[in-house]
Amino acid sequence: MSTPARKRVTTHDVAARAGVSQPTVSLVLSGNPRARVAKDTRDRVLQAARELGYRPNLVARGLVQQRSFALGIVVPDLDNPFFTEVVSGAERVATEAGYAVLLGDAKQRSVARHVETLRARLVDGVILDAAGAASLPDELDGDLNVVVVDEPSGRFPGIATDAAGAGRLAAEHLLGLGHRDLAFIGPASDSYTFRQRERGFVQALRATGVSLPSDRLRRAAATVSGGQQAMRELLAARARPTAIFCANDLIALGALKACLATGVRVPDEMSLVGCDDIEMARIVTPELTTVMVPARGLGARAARLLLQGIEGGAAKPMSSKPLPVELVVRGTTGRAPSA
Amino acid sequence: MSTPARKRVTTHDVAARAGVSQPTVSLVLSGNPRARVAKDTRDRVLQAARELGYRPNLVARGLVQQRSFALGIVVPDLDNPFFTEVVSGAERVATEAGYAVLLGDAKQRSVARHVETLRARLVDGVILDAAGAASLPDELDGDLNVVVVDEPSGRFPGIATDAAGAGRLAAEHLLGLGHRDLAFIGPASDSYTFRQRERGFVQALRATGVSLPSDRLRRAAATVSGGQQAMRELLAARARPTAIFCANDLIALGALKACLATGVRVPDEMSLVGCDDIEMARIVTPELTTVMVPARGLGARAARLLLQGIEGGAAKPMSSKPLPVELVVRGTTGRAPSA
DNA sequence: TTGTAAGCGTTATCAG
DNA sequence: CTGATAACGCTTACAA
Repeated sequence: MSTPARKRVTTHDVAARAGVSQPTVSLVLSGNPRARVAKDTRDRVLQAARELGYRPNLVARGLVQQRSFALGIVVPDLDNPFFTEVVSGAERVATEAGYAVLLGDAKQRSVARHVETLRARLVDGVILDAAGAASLPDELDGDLNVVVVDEPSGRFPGIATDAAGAGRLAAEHLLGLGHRDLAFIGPASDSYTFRQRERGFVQALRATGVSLPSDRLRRAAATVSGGQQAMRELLAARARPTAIFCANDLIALGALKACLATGVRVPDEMSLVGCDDIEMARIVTPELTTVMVPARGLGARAARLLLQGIEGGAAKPMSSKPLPVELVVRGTTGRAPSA
Repeated sequence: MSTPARKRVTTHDVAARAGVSQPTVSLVLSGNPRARVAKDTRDRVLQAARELGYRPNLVARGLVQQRSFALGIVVPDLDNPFFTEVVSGAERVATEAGYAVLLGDAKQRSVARHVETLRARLVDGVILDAAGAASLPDELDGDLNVVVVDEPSGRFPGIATDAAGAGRLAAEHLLGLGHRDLAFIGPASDSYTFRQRERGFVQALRATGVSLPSDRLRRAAATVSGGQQAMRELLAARARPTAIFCANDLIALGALKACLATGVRVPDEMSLVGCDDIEMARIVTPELTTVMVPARGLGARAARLLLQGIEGGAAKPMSSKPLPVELVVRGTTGRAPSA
């Protein structure tokens, strides 16, 4: 019997009840700070709104303001835990700031198409990975707020990580443990991040006079099975390395799996270092030594950067300097076998 | 110099260019099948639209149609891989159907608040977990399209899994391997799914005349560390079980970790069965024996159910019968020690 | 300080 | 078959 209002209540309804005009209601309710409204009327409006259970219609607001108070985030692969962490971080700051998050996975539909529908929905900005950003037509360069995660981009502001530093940390750690027979497993992708991780690793080795023969540089998909496969090849070779840096944790976990399957003792016979520090790194036994890349922080920072570009108005957001990475020593690395 | 149109082109612009009225443009471009438009004018409109690079404004459409062609999905915890898989599945079918996905994590903001802003955005429907759905005020029962994942709900249609069956499968598997000293680790939560998994397990045991003493029923948070902790307690007891069913994979992975850390050989001394079959189950060594729950399928089915409720119009969507689960035998289970 | 008028870009309802 | 005309619910000038 107490069916209050089957139809949505609008600012008109509130206005009628409060005995004021509809725009006045809007003025009060939109929280506009510079809304100079008499305290008396404001109170009447607020009370009427409460009584009627008024809920603003963000779509209507979006139409007039030409924005939706929503951020889009399109990731290359939702199944990659690294990206789900990025999403998680971005979601947090977005919702805290009162923005909604529109999620897209580029596995099904191209980034460009995702971005197109996001624009049709008047999102205020979009978070993309570098490859996704690169695939965008340049028409919308000025038109759309874009922030790129994990790699610097000339076109858009972004928030990256110290990828070369990650490689360097891994190298220094392994060298410090006495390893000289080293290897690297990583994708052949043109991804800046992976390339830099590799380069940082190789250069740090070289700086110490340790070289990486080409057969110690294995190409593999950045997945568990990729790492597994590459590790098997490495183990089959006549001379095995004693330590390996993997371009990301998934690869390293695959490598670890291959070792354990073959009876190669980790870390006694083989040391393994991953990169990213996804949750899984702490679940395997032994726990994976890795270079922590703050994925959630990346997502959070990206969202903040975007919001700043949106709300800051004037000052265009700048790519801040790369987020620092950090070596996390766990159970897959140990001293080099005394041979 | 070829800056085409700094301002968004609207149906008006297209109309002007095509020499027709604006509503005619809408008629043509909205793809309305029952739009009876002369082929000639239709072509003119389409061409004008193409030339101007017209992009529909979904927000404007949303305002007039009182819907946004978007689905909301609010999960209790984006960091739980089970839910990210659900999200992934839902995202796929939603975008395939031309719907956007608004993502919310209930860790920061309550489900009710998430749903409130989703409604303000005129989402066409919302996917929730059972606990989230239960927390909703009943005012909007008729008002909002809700689908519940993973647990049946009296209030809303949903798509569940055969949770009791999962427990039964685990029990039968372990009994078949000759185990009689069994244990269960699971949360004390009032979650229907967890309760049913436990119940299915216990009842299947009882049916075979095997009982589960109360000290073999450990309560633990449904996380890795929860499982780890519970396993440690179980190992510390005077008489150890020979096999354990864990309410989900995270717990099982924690249990496995505790075993490996203590030098308890899996599966020789201890058999472990998880539930869900998240990716991580295949990454650890030995690989986790588990009961596969189609998380991605759950998300996909939920989205389809929602779309059906939205577009079907007439026929209210029904909760279909629980999705079947499946035992996946891997490396953490083996024959009971001959004692 | 508040009300009036206009308009955001669509779709929907009608005449013609 | 097509063109006016009117919403949709809100924000933003501008007047009063």
